[in-house]
Amino acid sequence: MDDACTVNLTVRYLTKKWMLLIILELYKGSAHTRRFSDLRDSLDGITPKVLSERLKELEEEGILTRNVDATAFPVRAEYTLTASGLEIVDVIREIKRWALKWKIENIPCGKQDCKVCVL
Amino acid sequence: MDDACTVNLTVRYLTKKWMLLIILELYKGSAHTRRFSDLRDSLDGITPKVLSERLKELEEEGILTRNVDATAFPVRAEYTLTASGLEIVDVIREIKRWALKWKIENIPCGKQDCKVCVL
DNA sequence: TTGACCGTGCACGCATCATCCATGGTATAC
DNA sequence: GTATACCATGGATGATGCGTGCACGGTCAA
Repeated sequence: MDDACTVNLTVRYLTKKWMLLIILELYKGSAHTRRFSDLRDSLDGITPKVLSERLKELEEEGILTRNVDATAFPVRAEYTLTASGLEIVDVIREIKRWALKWKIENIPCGKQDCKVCVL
Repeated sequence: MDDACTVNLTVRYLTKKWMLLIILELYKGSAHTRRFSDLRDSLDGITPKVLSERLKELEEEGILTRNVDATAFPVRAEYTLTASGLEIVDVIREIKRWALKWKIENIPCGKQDCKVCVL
């Protein structure tokens, strides 16, 4: 295993805590866009600090773009999945497919990560 | 996001450090089987302690089976992917496909995680 | 004026992981 | 027979990642 190989590196940051769940939340937003506080409220248990860090890392990797509307009331920061970010959802879909097949205790709950969710 | 949902839980342990890379190494072994010291040597940077912990977690999740040959010289512990474990490789394949498409600096290196690898 | 919301970033404490070492049993080297 | 190396595992101690709590500056509503 070569530390410089792209897939190895990709696994290392894509599997950082909250990464995939953040991408999934962005995917669920209209136009694949969500605001900071919206993400914070949707991802139960995430802290603003880590969310801020992760969004910055994802922007640096070209997985999302950050748009700040400074003219607005409280400043709005909006995050949108790029074309490459959209395709990471395929990875999450594969995880869901696996979980539904092998984790039979799964039940539909009407939320993002269940049988009836958008994936 | 419901903490009890299977996909959510699945993401949380599948994205723990070393998890996917361990599964990939097992997949590469003949009969999808590898010994402890073999895994330790292949996964550059992993510590024996964490490897031992991860293998235990993966066994508890039914992703691999553990076979100990106590009659052998130094005791051999062999780990083999189960049917469900084999299908997790599809997730890794999806990550590789994404990386090859969007991370153009990737180069073939003849090792597991490059264009010419087994995935 | 007061308070609430927004997105960030700091200081601090805990949980996870790395580093180093120890174990018991058996093979080979000398 | 003594020494040394390998094997898989687990404990003790540091380093790093992440959670907790708090504060900021700016603008709105009450």
